Amino acid sequence: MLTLKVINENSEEVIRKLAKKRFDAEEIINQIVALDEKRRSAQTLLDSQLSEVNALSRSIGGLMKEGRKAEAETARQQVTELKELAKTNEAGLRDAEAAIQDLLVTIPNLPHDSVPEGKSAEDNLIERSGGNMPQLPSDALPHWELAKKYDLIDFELGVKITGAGFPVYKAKGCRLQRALINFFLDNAREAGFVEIQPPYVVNAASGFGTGQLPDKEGQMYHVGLDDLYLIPTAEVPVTNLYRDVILDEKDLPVKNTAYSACFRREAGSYGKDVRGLNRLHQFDKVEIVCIDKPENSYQRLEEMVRYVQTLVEKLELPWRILRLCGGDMGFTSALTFDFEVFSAAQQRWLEVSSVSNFESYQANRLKCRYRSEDRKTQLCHTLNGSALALPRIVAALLENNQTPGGIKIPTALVPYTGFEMID
RNA sequence: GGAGAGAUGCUCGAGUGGUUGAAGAGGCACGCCUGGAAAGCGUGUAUACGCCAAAAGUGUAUCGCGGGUUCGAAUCCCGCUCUCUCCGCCA
Repeated sequence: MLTLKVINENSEEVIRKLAKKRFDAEEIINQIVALDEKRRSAQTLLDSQLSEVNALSRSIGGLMKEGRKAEAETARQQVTELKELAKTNEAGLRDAEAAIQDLLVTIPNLPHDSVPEGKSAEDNLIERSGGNMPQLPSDALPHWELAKKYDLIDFELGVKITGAGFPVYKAKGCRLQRALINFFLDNAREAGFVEIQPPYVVNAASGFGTGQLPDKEGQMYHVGLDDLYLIPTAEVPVTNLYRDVILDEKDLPVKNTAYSACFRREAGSYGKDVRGLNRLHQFDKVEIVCIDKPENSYQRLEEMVRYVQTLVEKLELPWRILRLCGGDMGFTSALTFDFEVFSAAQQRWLEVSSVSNFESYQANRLKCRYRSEDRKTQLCHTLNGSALALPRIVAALLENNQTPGGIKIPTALVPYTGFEMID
């Protein structure tokens, strides 16, 4: 969430920038500014009341010792009266704080100046692209047919034991999954990311820290008995490692990577978008997370984007990078680049990665700060990206590499799969 | 799951009602000392919010978390969470 400081000191700028995200902030910002004035005056009053209470209370001890009972009794009564006043005042203060908090969490992050105007995915800018478009025969099969033909993935079995969106991988399908996971993790390690194996369920505080709660709880699976949430991405547990932490400047940048299964309820999707591997309730992903000083975060973002690019290149997939427009960006992001690969039999671009700089928006929720050399603490910037999500990569690999003799595995992946062809 | 013990600052550790944001030790930073280092000596070393134009300063809150008793709580009471020990179960 945005800091009160930014909202108070630059309210005009905040309103102007949020318009790019198609968010009309004027009324809500004015409410917050007014509430904050109320909060501050209540705080000032409360502090002085409590200060007096403390002084009187201390004096009572002395008076009692000296046997000045009547004076002690007077002081005691004064304290009682003051505390009564302080109590109502404090209630007002807490109300104002809670109201501010409730409003703050409804305001999205400010988009970076380089974010293009636009209202939907059609307005995203193609940053750059690469790879060769495969030329498939007209009878080329979509990946769900290929998965069946070579017995790699069984969607019906998944429906039987769990439900739609929970595929069962089999034989070489499993080995391809494990190969991709290891391929991604090894590449990440070589690029300087330290691997984490996080829990797959998190508590509510973690969900709040990365922004899934309070608004998007419907998108996560909830384990009611224990009040825990299945993670929608490893971003949640990994970023929350740094919740309520003050890092030393010398610890920055933090660069972590983690493989995890990801669970998303994705209520409301249907049709061809969800066919086969295109959209699942459970899928595998390797995530990269960075935490850095504000002045370095955009350089870090560029580095992460370059890194993800090397992955799609090694996998020999046709790719493109989109700079998301204001209307298509996530709630918590300041700047997002999406990676898409072309799935040749479906004739569609599929999103396989999203790399974002959240600036201090997540860090403010997380209270993730760092101490600079002059002993000052300030909020870090957090970034993350998929590197990569498996299902759509698998879809594109199967479709683009199909031949009459089977599906050809990209050279870079063969050491991981242990086979060159799926046949 | 059952029984017991505990949770204090960067770390260890004292503290059972009255200037205790918190003794003492260690660590760390800076200074002095030294040819250099060690030792020694000195100083400093939490976070959040408020007041102040800002710094300096100052007020408030915080001794796992939340509530209560009291004029006053790290200290007493209640609830919760977590950790440790023993037992049970178990990949």
